[in-house]
Amino acid sequence: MRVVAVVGPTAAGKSALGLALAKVLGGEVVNADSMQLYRGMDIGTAKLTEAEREGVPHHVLDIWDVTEPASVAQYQRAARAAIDDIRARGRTPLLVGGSGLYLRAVLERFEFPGTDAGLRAALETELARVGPHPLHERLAARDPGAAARILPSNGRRIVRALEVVELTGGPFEAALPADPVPYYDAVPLGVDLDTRALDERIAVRVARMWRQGLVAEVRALAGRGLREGRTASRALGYQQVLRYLAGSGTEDEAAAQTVRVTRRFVRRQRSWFRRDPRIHWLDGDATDLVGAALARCRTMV
RNA sequence: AGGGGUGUGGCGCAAUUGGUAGCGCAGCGGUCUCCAAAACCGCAGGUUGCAGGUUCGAGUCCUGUCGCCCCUG
Repeated sequence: MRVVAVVGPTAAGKSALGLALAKVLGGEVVNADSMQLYRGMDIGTAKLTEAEREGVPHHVLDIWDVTEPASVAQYQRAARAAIDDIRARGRTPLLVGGSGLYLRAVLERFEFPGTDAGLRAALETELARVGPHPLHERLAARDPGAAARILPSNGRRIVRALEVVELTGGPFEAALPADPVPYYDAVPLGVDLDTRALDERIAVRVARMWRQGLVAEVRALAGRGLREGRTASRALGYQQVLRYLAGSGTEDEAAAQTVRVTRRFVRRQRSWFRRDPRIHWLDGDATDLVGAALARCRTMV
């Protein structure tokens, strides 16, 4: 069974298509959305409810507490385990989500060199104290290749590269490969809409999130440590509501901000997917979207 | 009606004693091997309300005019 991947920007209709395909193909969904990995982050991540899943099993959802920092490596293991299990049972895995790095980590041969909490903390403390440039110079001395690829202003990536260099003793070779080596035999389907329509859909979706109680959800999660969660606290919508709850700005401003940052996020998602020529793009507004997707799945077989 | 203030890119604002008009937000594009809904980088956009005048040179000074704001009556 090939893996069918449903990718694309937020709000284009990936979840619905993934669900529909799962029903027709006799498949199960594996999540590829970095924020749906968090327990309790439901409304703001547009996670399908139990009822909305219509009996189709969904995997790799709700695996982290909001206080835990995200780990792509951990996600990679969980997603691959789920996919392997689905295939072993003779069913079709549908990898659905919009997190570019996460998708590639599963579908391609990606090996993450590991991490060390103590070392990482030390480097981050140093970054906060001296800024990115001195660290970049150090990286240049130890691993010129990596330093050349990472801008001197990007503290976060410099820290990661230094961590890997110190941990492995070797260079920070890991980089997005020019010719990706597939890990699974996959059918990558992209769903998108024209920008105008998608922007409108985002506004509608954010308004709905507010009606459904996003503010209450965030408040509850704040009580469980959301503010301290490195990754979760930055999720679109959550970040804005947290700021509002902290007394900065009005609720309406938080909602408007959420719409804006989500639109901006869409642009970045597209820049990630756009350069992958293997993705077969489908119009999310097409009347027979599912049919078109199925046709593509069949021609690929 | 009189007095005062203000008018700068879509929005909010800056521009030493007059000297090539900048910034934030929004917009557009890009990078990407464990914080990735993150982090970082780049681009575009203004004949400074309008018309005159002074000056080598005016967003900055003067006159007029239009719009908006405040105060007084």
